[in-house]
Amino acid sequence: MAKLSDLIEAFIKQLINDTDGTIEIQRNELANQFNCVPSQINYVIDTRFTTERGYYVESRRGGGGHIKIRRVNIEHKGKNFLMHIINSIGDSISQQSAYVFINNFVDYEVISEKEALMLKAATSDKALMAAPVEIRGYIRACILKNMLVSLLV
Amino acid sequence: MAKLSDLIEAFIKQLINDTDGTIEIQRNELANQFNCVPSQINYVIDTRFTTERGYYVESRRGGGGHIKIRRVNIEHKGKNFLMHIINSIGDSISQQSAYVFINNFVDYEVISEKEALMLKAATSDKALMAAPVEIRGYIRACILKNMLVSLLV
DNA sequence: TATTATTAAAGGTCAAAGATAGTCAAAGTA
DNA sequence: TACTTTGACTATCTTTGACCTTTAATAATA
Repeated sequence: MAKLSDLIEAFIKQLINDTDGTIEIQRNELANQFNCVPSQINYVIDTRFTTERGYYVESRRGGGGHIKIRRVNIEHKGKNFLMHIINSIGDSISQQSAYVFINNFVDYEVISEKEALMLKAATSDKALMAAPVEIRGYIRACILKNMLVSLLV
Repeated sequence: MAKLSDLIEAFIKQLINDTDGTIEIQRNELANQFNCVPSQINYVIDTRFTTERGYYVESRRGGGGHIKIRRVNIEHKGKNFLMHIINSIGDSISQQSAYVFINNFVDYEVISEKEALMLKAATSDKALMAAPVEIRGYIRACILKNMLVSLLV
């Protein structure tokens, strides 16, 4: 028996293919279709629809809540480059390293000056001041990847 | 009844667009149109048409009472407007509130869709996953302000 | 007529109930 | 060991309703 998570993954990918790259699902409904607990949907999303794999995920709780999954376009050569970078960023990264990446993107004309400014603003030590030093790098890496993927949308 | 509040919000915004920026509604009548309790109209107004988001709301009770919503005109002062918003953001903010702010910037054409997506990517719960829940709001507020300031450059 | 009391017609508040999604770690499996 | 499945508990957002306040219109009174 194929693993449930794989089936769910395939199902979601099919959905995305059937549309133009963006879908909106309801966690409970989907869990129901697959006869599994709702949190398994989170597991699938967390392990298969990551920024590293080129997906951008948003969600909302409460009445009318939903999970939105977008597959970004990585066909373009510049974009492909970004995808590689995203994959090469580890779980944690210093401000300095992040800035080096960002400056490189500008040099290679993958992003604009303005976008670079925004990226730096979001990943600076100053912006992350409220976070304990030990975890700043992790948060920064996550933010950086998320933003880069958003540029591919 | 999914996303009723969103429908009401959209309806009101449409009304505002159709006029010159000021509308006058009757709470009960509107609630009737949407088949909801009157207080839901308050909920929508309280969460989506606040001062910080660029709306000015007045109301009057009693016979002939009404709610007047005015969209603040910021055409001549995009940067001042941003500055004002930055100052109105507290030390901590939820993802939802941040997104409402961001969506409003787009409405007001203070930022582009692409910039909005970057802002959302950087301030989402997903991006801040690595941070303890208790301090996420603080980090988010800081990032948001920093990024907005970067847009002023 | 002018003033005051009453009533009806709005809108406001707040908290409980409902509807989703997220987290985390234990248990299961390959 | 690494990945998957479960479920109890948590966080967030929306909907609903009971009760409160304000104001205009009207009736009653001096």
